[in-house]
This record gives sequence, structure tokens and C-alpha cells, in this order.
Amino acid sequence: MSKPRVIYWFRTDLRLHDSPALKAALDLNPEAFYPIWCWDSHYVYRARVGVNRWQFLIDCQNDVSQSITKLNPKSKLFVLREPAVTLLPKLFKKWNITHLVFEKDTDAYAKARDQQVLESAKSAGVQVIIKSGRTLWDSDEIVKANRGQPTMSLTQLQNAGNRLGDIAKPVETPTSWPDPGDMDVDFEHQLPHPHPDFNEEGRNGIDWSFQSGIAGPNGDFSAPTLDELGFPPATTPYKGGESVIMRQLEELLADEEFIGKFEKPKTSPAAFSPQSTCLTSPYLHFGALSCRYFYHKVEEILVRRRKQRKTVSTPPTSLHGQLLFRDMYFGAQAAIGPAFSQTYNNGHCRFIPWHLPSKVDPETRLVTGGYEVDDEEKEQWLHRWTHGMTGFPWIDAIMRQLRLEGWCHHLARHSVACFLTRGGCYISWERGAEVFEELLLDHEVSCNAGNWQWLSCTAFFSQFYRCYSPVAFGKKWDEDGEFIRKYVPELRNFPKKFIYEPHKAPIADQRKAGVRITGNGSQTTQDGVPIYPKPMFDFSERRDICMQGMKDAYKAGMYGNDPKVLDGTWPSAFSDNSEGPTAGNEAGPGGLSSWQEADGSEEVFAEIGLPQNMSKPHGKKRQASQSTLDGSLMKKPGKK
DNA sequence: CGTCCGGTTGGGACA
DNA sequence: GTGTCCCAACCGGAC
Repeated sequence: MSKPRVIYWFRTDLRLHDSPALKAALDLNPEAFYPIWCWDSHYVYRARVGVNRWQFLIDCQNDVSQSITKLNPKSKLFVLREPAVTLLPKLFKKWNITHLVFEKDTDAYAKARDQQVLESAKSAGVQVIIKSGRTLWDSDEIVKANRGQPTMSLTQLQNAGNRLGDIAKPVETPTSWPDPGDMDVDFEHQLPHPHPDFNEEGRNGIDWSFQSGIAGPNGDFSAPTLDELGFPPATTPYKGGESVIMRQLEELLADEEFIGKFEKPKTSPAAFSPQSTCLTSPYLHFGALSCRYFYHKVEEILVRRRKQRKTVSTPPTSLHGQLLFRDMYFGAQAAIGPAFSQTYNNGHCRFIPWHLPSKVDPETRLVTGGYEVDDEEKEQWLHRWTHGMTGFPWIDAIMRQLRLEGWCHHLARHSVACFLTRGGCYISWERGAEVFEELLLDHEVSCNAGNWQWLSCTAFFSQFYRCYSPVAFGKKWDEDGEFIRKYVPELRNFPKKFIYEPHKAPIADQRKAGVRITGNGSQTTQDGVPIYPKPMFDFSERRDICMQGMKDAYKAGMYGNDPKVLDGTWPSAFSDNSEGPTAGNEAGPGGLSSWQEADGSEEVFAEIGLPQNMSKPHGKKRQASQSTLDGSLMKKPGKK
């Protein structure tokens, strides 16, 4: 019998420590072992990925590659420039593969992709081993233990977890690494279709990461560079990689007071250099840090402190609580599926007639990626929020920190999310989720969608009268406005008295601080003088309007799968002057205020085999992150 | 892990 | 010692 020839397919598990899937692969004692990464067109073109997350991913890939090479100089992370669905069948054949091993993924897109890979493996006679390692418990098992229902509260998650038993102990880190086999990739290189490219706006050049052949420009299977992807240099100060976080974690764990007494609500959203929290989320996202490893390391400290009769914090506010919330969102997504990241046809998401609603396809019941501009003013508010030009310094500082660094504190996210949705703009949480998707290093589909639902009071949380003030909340943490001075530098020298409401400062104070408070954010200087915009609305006025709107929507009591939401008769449940596009008795499905049939652009994409829900967005380049498999592929003439 | 407002409480200054 | 005023700190309710 021939010895195993194994492909280990790295995805969002870019680590060597505590990887049950990697251990299972190595336990096969393979004759040839191929640790690979398939460069995926979904990530390159169809997901919204900003430059900072690109850099972080590439850091993680290079780091794991170096760790592999340390164990075996003949090996590394072999990055192959072709999507898995077309590439793997060719590799199975060319490399005589007997086993394919990977970590289980729960995102809708990844699930569809993996299903397709599973089928091709089956027909090629390749054995597939899949292990769970991305969450504390296997999310599908959690759902079963929760009577098939999505985990919509931490208690549900904890009860389901208790039924499943203890969180798996970390598995050992490999100390040796088998040789790869022959690396022949002399077969047809199938290029993914580059259109539509939703990351076009972020690029300053064209993407040519697929153009240089399967093994890349040097033929050495290296990870693409930002330059190859057509991106400018990244601006984040954070560096990806398993070895980076393992070093940082050692320092974090050394501070047993901090770990043992950690309470999220007591950490400051205004703290920077250093931040008030651990900043492990980007590493958890890419799997550079195992959540189970982290959980058990924290547990060791808690056990020690309990023995010493020292105080320990508990879920939901403790560090364990944060990891449990993550599992809760994964469990919710695992049960609800692709609809989890949208309102339409989501029975667990309250229907609220937000402005700028997502366009939907009543056939597939998925969002199409575009949104409707029901009100030009709201479109401008969204733009100003996105770019940190709202005229509310606390909000703008957070949004600029997010864009620049790819991260902001959890409570800061609360603040800006509340402001965009139920506590200010009354704009769809799905618009905010898209912006976060692009900008966050730690963007996790389930956590992002779940937290936006939480903050907008459409699911998980419902006390909409708890509304963050863009002035008071920041002041509570940072009276002097140091955070604002750091990220909104035009206000650096503004008097403390007015730093949260600069438009209230007398002209003399403005002149002294070297900035004028004027305009709508479309300019940064006027007559050579730096300017900062006036607030884009009266906050307390907007808060009252939003709260009344939320009351109306809660009274209507509809969810995303309500027949009236599905067929567009939902406005009959609202008075015409309720906030949002609520006039009349009929509108479009979802929260749309009108409904037109496809405008023709959809057909173009249908032609190249793009699934409906990934069809070109109307007007703006936007798309759903959680969508079905990107099947759009085209053949490059000739061989590699 | 909301904010605002109004009412109560309690300590200190002072008559 | 006691009454009164002031104000900050705290608390509970409404939204």
C-alpha cells in the first residue's frame, strides 16, 4: 500500500500551534506533505478587503511559511495563484494526492466552496479530513445542542457548550515537518474572472497577482505583495503572524492582574499606545492565534488566582466572555446561513425601515450587493461617517483610527455603530457592516454582522433607548480629548472646553487653535486655513427622531422573513411620516422604497456564471461578503 | 456595555 | 447645638 501523499490546505488557520487539523494531517505520517494556500478570487476581487487587512494576511502567511521552513528547509507555505475549486482537482491528479486536510469553516462562502472541493475530492478518490479549530466548540455541534436554533444569547451558547462538554485542550505544536513531494504545476492555469472587482477603489494600480503563473513571479510559490495586488503601502502599525502574537501573548499573560480582573466595559475606548485591550482579534481571525489555546492559557491564570483567593472576573465581561461571544456569533451564523448577514429573509433580525436599504433579489432572497439611495442627504451622511468627516470629533477620530490602523476599541465601535443606525443617521446597519468589512483587520463575517445587529437593536439586543452620545460618551473616558487630538490632528490645539463640540468655540478660539470650523467636510482647507466641518446634524434632534422610529418599528414587530417584508407591503404597518422610507402602503421587498426589475447589468454577470446574489451592484461598487460561491472563472489562453 | 433630568441625600460653611 | 443654604454626589425613572 502506498504511503499517504497529503495536501494540507491552510485557510484562516495560519498557525502551527494548537491546530487539530494540522495534527491530523501530520499524524498520517505522509510520504509527501504539501502545505498550501490557494489564492482565492473571492478574496481578491469579491470580498471587501482594504489594504491593511491584505498586509496583515500576507504577514501571517509569510510568518507561517518561515516557521515551516525552520522545521524543514525543503518546505514552506506554498502559495498557489489559483482558486481552490479549480486548482485542487488538478493537484490531486498531478501530485498523486491521497488525502486532503483542512480546518472547518463556517462562513457561507467558504462552506459553498468547501462543498465543491469535497465533491471533486470524492470523485478523485481523495480522502478528506476536516477538523474544527476556529471556535471553542464546533459551531454545528453548538447549533445541534441548542435544538437546531441559532445561539442568540450568551446563556444559550453557554448552555449548549455545557451540553457538549469541555473546550478541547490544545494539541501539540509539530516539531518536525515532512518533505514536500515534487512540485510540478505544469498544467493549465485557470484564471479567475477579474470583474466585478469590488476592491478597485482601494487599488492604485491593477491587480496582477494571478498573471504571473501558479507559482508567482519568481516561481517560488511566495505570497503576493501589495504591489502585485495593485495596492499602495499599508498604513496599519499592527503586524500579522503567529510568532508576533505568541510573543505578545507571553507579555499579556505575565500580567495576571490584568488577565484575571479583565472587564470589557472598564477598558477605555479612548486609550491608544497602548490600547486598553489585548488586540488579539486580528490574530484570531486569521487563525494565527488559536482561540482554544488562548482560552486555556487564561483559564490557568484564573485557576491560580482562585486558589490564592484573588478576585477573578466572569463572563460576559471577562476575557473568557469575549471568546464566548465570538462562539455565540459563529453559532448564530451556522444556523441561519447566508441570511445572517442581511435583514431580508432573516427571521432572527428585526425589520426596521432604515435609510439606504440593501437591494435584494426576491428569487434567491439574498442581497444583491447594491443599495437604494432613498434620500440624498442620508447618502451624504454615510459618506461623511465613512471618512470621519461628520463634524462630531469623537465619531471622526474613531472612524479615522479605524481607516488608518485597521482597528478600534470595541466600545468605540459601539459608539460609531449606534450613531450610524438607531442613534443618529437611521441608516441600515448593513451599510456600516460593509465599511467595517473593508477596514477591519479582524473582520469576521459572523462577529461583524452580529455586532452590527446588536448595536442597531435588530437582534441580540433590544434596549434602543440606551443611546450613545457622540459627546458625553467620549468625555467620560477622555475629558481632555487626547484621543481626538491624535486622530483628528486639525483639532490638535483646540481648547479642551470645546474639543468635543468645536462648532461652539468662539471664532477667536478657533483662530488661536489654527483651524476654522466650517463647511460640510468636502474640503480640508479654506483660503489656506485648515478647516474642520460643522456637525452634520443636531444630535439631540436626530436622537429623538430615531427613537420614535425605533418605537414605531418595534410596534410593527416584523422580522426580515415577514411576508410583508418579503413582498414589499411592509409600509402599511407604518405611518407615512415614520422615520425611513415609509410613505405609502407598498414599496419594494426588504426595506426598499421602490422596486425596479433588473436593469440589465445582472444579465452580463449571469453570462459569466456569477451567482445572482453577486451580480453587479447598482451604482456603487458594493457587495455582500456572505454570498454563495464565486463561480466566475475564465481560461487563460495557453499554459501557465 | 446610555443619557438626561429631576429629586434626594449628606457634608460643610456659616449664622 | 441647631437651622439653613449650597452643591456635589448619588440614585431612579423616562426615553
